[in-house]
Amino acid sequence: MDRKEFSNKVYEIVKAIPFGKVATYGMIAMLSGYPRRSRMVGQALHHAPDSLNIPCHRVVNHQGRLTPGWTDQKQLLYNEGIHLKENECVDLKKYLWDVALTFF
DNA sequence: AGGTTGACTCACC
DNA sequence: TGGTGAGCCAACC
Repeated sequence: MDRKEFSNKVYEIVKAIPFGKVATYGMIAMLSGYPRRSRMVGQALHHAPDSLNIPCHRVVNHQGRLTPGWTDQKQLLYNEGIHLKENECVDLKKYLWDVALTFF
């Protein structure tokens, strides 16, 4: 049952995202040990229970695009000081989670 | 069992 | 970090 472990790791990693930073699905997938499973990260987060308090609003795609159909995420990111461009994209240059820095 | 879909990513414009 | 097309992997009919 690697699916359960995969989602478990995904949750751990997402919860490890620092305040005011964002991470990409591919990054999380790579850290969880499954580089090609970026889509599954999204699936796992979509199925993620709220009881885990997962900051899924800090997770965006590699373009800095927010989750489709979830308008509240924009507000949540604003609450963390993350400013979105008019095209609804996050400045990854500024807010992308530097994993090496965190694990340093 | 096989085609479709998606909270994705990369290569290339 | 503009837009498009192909590749990927698991979930869902």
